[in-house]
Amino acid sequence: MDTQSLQKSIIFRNMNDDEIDSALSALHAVEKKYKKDDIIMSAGDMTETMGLVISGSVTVESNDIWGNRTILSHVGTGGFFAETYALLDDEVMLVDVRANENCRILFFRIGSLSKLNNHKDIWVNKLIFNLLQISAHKNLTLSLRSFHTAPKTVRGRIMAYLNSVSLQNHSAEFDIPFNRQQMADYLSLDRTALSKELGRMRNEGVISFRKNHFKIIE
Amino acid sequence: MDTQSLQKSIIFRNMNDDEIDSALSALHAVEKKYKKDDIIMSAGDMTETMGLVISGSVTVESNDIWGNRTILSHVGTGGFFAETYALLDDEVMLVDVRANENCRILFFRIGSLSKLNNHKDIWVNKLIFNLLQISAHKNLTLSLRSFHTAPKTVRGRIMAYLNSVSLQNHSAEFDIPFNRQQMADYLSLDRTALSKELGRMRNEGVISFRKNHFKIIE
DNA sequence: ATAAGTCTGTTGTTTTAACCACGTTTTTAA
DNA sequence: TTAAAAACGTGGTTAAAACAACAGACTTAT
Repeated sequence: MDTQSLQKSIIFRNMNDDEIDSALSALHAVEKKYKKDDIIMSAGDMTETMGLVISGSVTVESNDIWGNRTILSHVGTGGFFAETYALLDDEVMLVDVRANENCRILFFRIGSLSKLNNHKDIWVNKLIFNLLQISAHKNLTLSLRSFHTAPKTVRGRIMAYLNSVSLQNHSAEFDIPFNRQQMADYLSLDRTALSKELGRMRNEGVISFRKNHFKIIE
Repeated sequence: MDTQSLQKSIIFRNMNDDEIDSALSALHAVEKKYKKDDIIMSAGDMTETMGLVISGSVTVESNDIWGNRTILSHVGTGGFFAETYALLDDEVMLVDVRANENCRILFFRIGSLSKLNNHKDIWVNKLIFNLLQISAHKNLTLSLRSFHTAPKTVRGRIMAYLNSVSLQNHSAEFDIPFNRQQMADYLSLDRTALSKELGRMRNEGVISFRKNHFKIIE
């Protein structure tokens, strides 16, 4: 991955080429490729590295022993994952990270950041500030899911979610990054119950959709 | 609030008295008092300040127009709130912060941190690093609630939650920071359904409890 | 082009949680 | 100390979601 495009990533925001180079080597940046449905990190792991999605996308999910999946978030190209666990020592991952499609990931070893951090190297300070932005944004993402799953009815959750995506896209017509099963797993719903309600909403003229493309009517 | 006890707070970890003083004045630290059930911050607000709970506790919650409440987290003494919204410009709060009991709050204006942050002042760099820890921990807290609310059954949620608290306390016997209604609002359940299931579990000998004191049996 | 596999929607059944009403206990304040 | 208010639990009813089984549409690879 070239410095050119890395400079655009939030994690290196406000850093010059030299600083980025320092960071890349100090953080042992490595790129890896994954195929759709590969598990990138597993619950139970302890990780010192965080991931940046260079191409493709991943999902962060929890899978219990009965095969129930809960999708906590979808991380698209340019997004980050596992930064929380990498930053905090001794925290065991509670989630799996799965390749949602073929993807390339750039890993950074930020677990040792507290050792690097003597508060003198400017690039370290800049990096930490950027990580803070990333972490804060991740907070919003996690809160958002709580809002999407807060309503007790199937329709309430669908509306909360679609409305939210619509606002983000500044449009009543948009794609969602999930298929039906994933959408159900994100909203903590049964897939068939979700399909049923979506059908009802279409009949009532509230929404229209085809696959993962949705339109909110009126 | 004296520097003595502030030094123990995570937000000033690894900072000496002078640095803490610089921080306190640069961040316009102010203490305020609230009575039980006072609204400290409201959904829709934009805030530049974050809060540190000096005494008492607060809840972070979402209240919809139909009067449904969802409790996202309980913040005890020594804990922080609103740091995410204070850090990120232009983000409107989606939640209310409410005094769970009479409490004292120390506010820090961290919204202007990016302006202060020239990467030269050591105290700023230390502070940012500490904020990163706080933010990462908040991430864990938010994820945790997703695990507690992931099960579709009342019992599943109760178990997920109690189990989690039990692990944190390293004991099968513990207090929870919620009354029944709050516990229901945290787990996204109807209060009476929660009471019913708790009763059933007590009959089955799985747990025992009295008010907010619980014990997991076996 | 075809076959296998995946994804989505439909119908019907069963389970379960929300909702409502009320009684009891506990807490608070006068 | 007592009255009022708040918190908690219980039973019954109803509405809704989970679950199961299946059919059709779409996708993928050969």
